Amino acid sequence: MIVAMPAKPNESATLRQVAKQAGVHLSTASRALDPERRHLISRDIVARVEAAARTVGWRPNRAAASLRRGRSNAIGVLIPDMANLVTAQIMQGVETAIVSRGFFPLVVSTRATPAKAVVDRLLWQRVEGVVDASGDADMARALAKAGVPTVLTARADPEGLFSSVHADRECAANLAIDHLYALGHRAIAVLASPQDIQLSIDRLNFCLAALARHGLQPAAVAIADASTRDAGLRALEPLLARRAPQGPHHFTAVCAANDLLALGAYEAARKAGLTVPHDVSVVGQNDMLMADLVSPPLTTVRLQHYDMGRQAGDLLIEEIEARLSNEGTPRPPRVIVFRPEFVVRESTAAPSA
Amino acid sequence: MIVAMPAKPNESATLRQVAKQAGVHLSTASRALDPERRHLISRDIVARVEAAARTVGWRPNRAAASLRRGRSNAIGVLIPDMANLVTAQIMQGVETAIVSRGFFPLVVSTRATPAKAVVDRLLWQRVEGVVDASGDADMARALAKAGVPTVLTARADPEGLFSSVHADRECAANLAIDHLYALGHRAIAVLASPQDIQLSIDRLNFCLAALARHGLQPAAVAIADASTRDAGLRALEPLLARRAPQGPHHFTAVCAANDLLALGAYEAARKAGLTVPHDVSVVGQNDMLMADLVSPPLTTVRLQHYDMGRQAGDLLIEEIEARLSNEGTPRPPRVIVFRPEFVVRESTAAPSA
DNA sequence: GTGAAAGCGCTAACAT
DNA sequence: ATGTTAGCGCTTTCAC
Repeated sequence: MIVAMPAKPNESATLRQVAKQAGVHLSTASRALDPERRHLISRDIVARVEAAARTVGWRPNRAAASLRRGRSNAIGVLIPDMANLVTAQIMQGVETAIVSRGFFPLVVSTRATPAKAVVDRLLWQRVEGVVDASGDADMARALAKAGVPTVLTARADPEGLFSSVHADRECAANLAIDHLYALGHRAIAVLASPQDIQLSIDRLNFCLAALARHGLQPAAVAIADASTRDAGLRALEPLLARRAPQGPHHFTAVCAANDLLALGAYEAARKAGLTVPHDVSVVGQNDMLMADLVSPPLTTVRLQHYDMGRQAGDLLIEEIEARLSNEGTPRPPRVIVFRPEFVVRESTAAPSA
Repeated sequence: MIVAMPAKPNESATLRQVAKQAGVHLSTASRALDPERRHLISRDIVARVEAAARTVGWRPNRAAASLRRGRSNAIGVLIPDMANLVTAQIMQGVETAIVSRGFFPLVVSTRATPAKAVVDRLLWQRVEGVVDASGDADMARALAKAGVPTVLTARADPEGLFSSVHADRECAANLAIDHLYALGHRAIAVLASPQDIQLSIDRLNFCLAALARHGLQPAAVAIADASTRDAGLRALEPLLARRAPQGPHHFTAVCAANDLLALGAYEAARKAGLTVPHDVSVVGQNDMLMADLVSPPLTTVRLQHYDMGRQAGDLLIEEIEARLSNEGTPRPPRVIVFRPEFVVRESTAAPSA
């Protein structure tokens, strides 16, 4: 029995060779090998073609198929950087959603690259859609201008042009503040993230609103210049310094805009000789990876980043497919809102004095 | 003046349209637009073509170029999962290295997918090479069988077929043990990661060897069943339970195979009513993201994951290019070893009793 | 320095 | 149920 082996194991055989080996026409081979069109071909020919494909070592060639069908099957996934604990989860959710539907993620980190360059790269790759978790408003604008189907998630709010999936920010703020209030805290400091993206602005405003619902003013508001532990530390330190008991700036709890800032609050407290939660309670937001591993384990608002990523992926693919069928009619953007959960751990307690 | 606008902003113009607009031949336009061959074309024609490209809204089509040139410019990057703090850094390093050289990363998470399926996906994408940080030996084998240029990094050791970049594991172990020894510890427990990958086996053995150099036996060896905090906790708990002072299993320090396990040791200590580092010192390995943010900040061996990723990317591209020039002669795999640093934080101290 | 022509590997009308 | 044919958009000889 003669078995044809691929010349170079590296360079895959073409459909033409498969067809020759199987003794059928090129296009018959193409159909037999495509699960979507296999049914058009008789059982035994399919088997023959499959065997032939195996012996010559055939692998489909994406570039050729993409070119011919005008579809890349690529989805751009935009994240600020690869080493971000919250977008990592989103990314993973998106991957899960799209891979099962035959698409694949093209992950691009945006922090170090101007929006225009990122979008150019995506267009050159002919991505069929984008999940944007970059939080960058420029990016959203550039994407809109390019006309790529896009779903924003978790970190940015467009001008209403795109679908988006995000957490209920008002609810998140209420969860945190209500928890502190219920514990008996009345003097609460707010540690906000840089007010350069909508997410951060919303978090601060809803936090203030939640305080107001209880008839409270914030004991202090600090705005960090980055979402890092150090920035949180720097922002909170001066406030802690002038925290004279019963003074106007005294506070017994800190409501931080995200978990990294909350860790900054830990550090600031430690430096001021205070312990968490005995002297000061701290609540974060995100429930990022590791939030349960710090000490004390962080009480925080859990946002379902993985699920939001999945949902964003699903929604995006729906939109891509909708576009392919009803060409003319652009469908209105959809907004999906996730309800956050509250996770009580050990960084909060009743005020001590 | 007449300006041609793209029909659909979405579907990019083709070179043919650019050529028509510029009044030159298709192939002239192709040359004028390619930085590598621009010099073959006269100054003014280049300008004219570029202007035309801009007005018709032309974008190169990767699929077409790939098909024609037989090169995808894609590099597969294999990681166990997206939400892994150490491979995130490697991934970022790889991205930096390859994007500047005209390649782009195709990140695939391997934990949930059998090796064969992953490799199939990479071959169907016609990746030109792979950086494998999956740590999966099956993966390395499948890659070898497929004949894809591959560089292994940080997490796996092949049968010597591939180039690899990794940390000096012996040095890493010595750093950790020597530090504990210098502090005065003589009763040291070893908390190992699951012995299913070479990395873990090496870490354990070098750790034992380092102890032996000081004439020491480990006070105890615990092997966790995963590299997570919980697994570390579970593995260490029974040891801590029978840690009678002066008993045969007494120990004053734990040398953990990685930072997550070290956090498990924290938790085990806490549960046993011991404090770190007063009652028991803990040293980790990796210096993962957040290792400085836990409490107490973790003393650990820093591995340059970002730099290793960069190096792996560089090396891979070198190999790809070498293959393209000297077709026949396969070049021997190279091994690049990074020297770890030791980072002293607050989880280690002299033994108290 | 520029044009002509031939395909890369595949899919999808349109035959039969 | 299978074969024919015509490209997808680009790069690259080879001519001139």
